[in-house]
Amino acid sequence: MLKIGDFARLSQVPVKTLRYYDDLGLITAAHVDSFTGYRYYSVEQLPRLYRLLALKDLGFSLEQIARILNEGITHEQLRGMLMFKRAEAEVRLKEEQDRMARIEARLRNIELEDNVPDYDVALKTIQPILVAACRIRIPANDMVPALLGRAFTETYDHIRAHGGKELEPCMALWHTTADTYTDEDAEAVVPISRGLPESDRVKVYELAGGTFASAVHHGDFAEFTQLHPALLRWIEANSYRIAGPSREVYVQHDTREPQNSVTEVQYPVEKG
Amino acid sequence: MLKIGDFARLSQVPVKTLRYYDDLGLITAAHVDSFTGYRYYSVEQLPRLYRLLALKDLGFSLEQIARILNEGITHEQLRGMLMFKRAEAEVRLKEEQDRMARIEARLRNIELEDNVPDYDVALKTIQPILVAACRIRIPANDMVPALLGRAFTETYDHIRAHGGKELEPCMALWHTTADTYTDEDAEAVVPISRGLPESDRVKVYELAGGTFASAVHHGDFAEFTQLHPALLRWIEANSYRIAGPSREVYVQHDTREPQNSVTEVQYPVEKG
DNA sequence: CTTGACTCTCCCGCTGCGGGAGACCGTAGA
DNA sequence: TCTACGGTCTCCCGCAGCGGGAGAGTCAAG
Repeated sequence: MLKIGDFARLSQVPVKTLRYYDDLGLITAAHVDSFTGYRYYSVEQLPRLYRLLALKDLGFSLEQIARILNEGITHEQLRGMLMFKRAEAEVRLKEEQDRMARIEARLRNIELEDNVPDYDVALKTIQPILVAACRIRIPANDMVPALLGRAFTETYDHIRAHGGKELEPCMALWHTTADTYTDEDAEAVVPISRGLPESDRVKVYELAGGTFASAVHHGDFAEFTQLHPALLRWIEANSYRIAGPSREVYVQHDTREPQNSVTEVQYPVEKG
Repeated sequence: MLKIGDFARLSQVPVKTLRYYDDLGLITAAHVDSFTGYRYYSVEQLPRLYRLLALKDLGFSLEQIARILNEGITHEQLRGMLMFKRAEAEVRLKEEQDRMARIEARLRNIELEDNVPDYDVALKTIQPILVAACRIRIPANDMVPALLGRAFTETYDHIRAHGGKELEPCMALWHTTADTYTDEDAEAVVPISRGLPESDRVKVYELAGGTFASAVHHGDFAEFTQLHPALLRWIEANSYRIAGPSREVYVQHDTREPQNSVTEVQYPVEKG
């Protein structure tokens, strides 16, 4: 019979841990002095303890180990649990690899450019919403504000003319890529609460949801175009694929105080 | 100004989490109504929140993020922290890979042999100890008990003859591999508390410590030889290398009750 | 008999929240 | 104007697997 300290030295498991396992009923002391409360272990309990450690090493929780050790598990069940654990380990492995890739990307990013406007990209899932939208062609880049503004006005007018109600926030969809500066294909989109009749210019449909890579800019409106390259780099670095038109969400926009405007750019992405 | 629920919907971060970040001073609500206690957020706080999420994704703890966000960190410092994080991620990555390998090995083990005596192998570090030891040659396998027994007797006699004191437990070192059955090279080793003179047959030295793969057998002494192949398979499967003679530690050994004997087999190993 | 090393049982703390209780608060419909 | 109902507030507990420490009792050697 060994005192807990001896058993701890023998097994290389801390005393605290042995007591914890005893409390959980994993490795119950072979004998407990009913007067002093001292735990006494037998060397014959070593195999069980090592089995516990081996299972812990494989990634099982103490609760699962308790079931395996106490309710003598069959061979086939153990195989099933191991395969499940393998799947879990694969997921964690992939997570770690992705994290590594993100860190690497960030480090490369820092080394490439000394100035770090460095927008932070988040992955988010967005629900589908009902919208009214007006799609337009913009021949030259300097006409974007005027033409897009007119498209929004047109859409808002249409909504009100049919007794609809617009929701916040409005957004622009870009069907041409960010490096297109002539003949751009854009869409002024306004979320609405319920269905409306369409017109020749203003369409009503459900804007698809899904997974989006998103980044937010706060401050002068003109600068936020840097968001697009930042997002594209992130998508590239994290091996996603662009799965549709990008969105510029005008979370807060006040033409009189442009330094307070907040814009979110979203790219729909798929793994791959 | 947004109520916490609106800000939560906008950012896709749960309300509970936002409150938690507020408590920690990570994302303090832009305004708190001093009467109702309601938190009001501004959309301009979105970039900070996304920066937080990005840093969390990279593996930083909230405490570290607090330092990065609040005490505006320099470019160079961030680079250092990222490289540190990369090192940490590499370690975790390797751990996961090792765990995967262990699970795979275990699964293969199960498929190979239907009977699962299945000893559980643990990695432990062992401290160097002072020993008295008698090394012998054993011509044939069936002479092991007799010759090894005589070597132990010789060693114990030597210790007592010089007024020394033996410690528990004694062990045998095997300088020939486990699949050697003729002309085996073994050593009866007894730990002692302090130095002794040597003799022609009994040597006194410090037995090296290090990392050992260890497994324990409880029960009939004859069966425990299965431990060796089990350990060798484990060492192979986990890509370790044997770094010296194996040890059989007689943790508990009673010739009158062999079913109660407990034996631990240890192989010194190195990574690689 | 005394010391010093062990051992016992609480209880708190860690991380990053989630769940729930009980009490306000705010707004839209009858 | 009253009344729902949903949003928000502040606690407090729980999680997994122990580690640290307090305060009290035990054991073995000198």
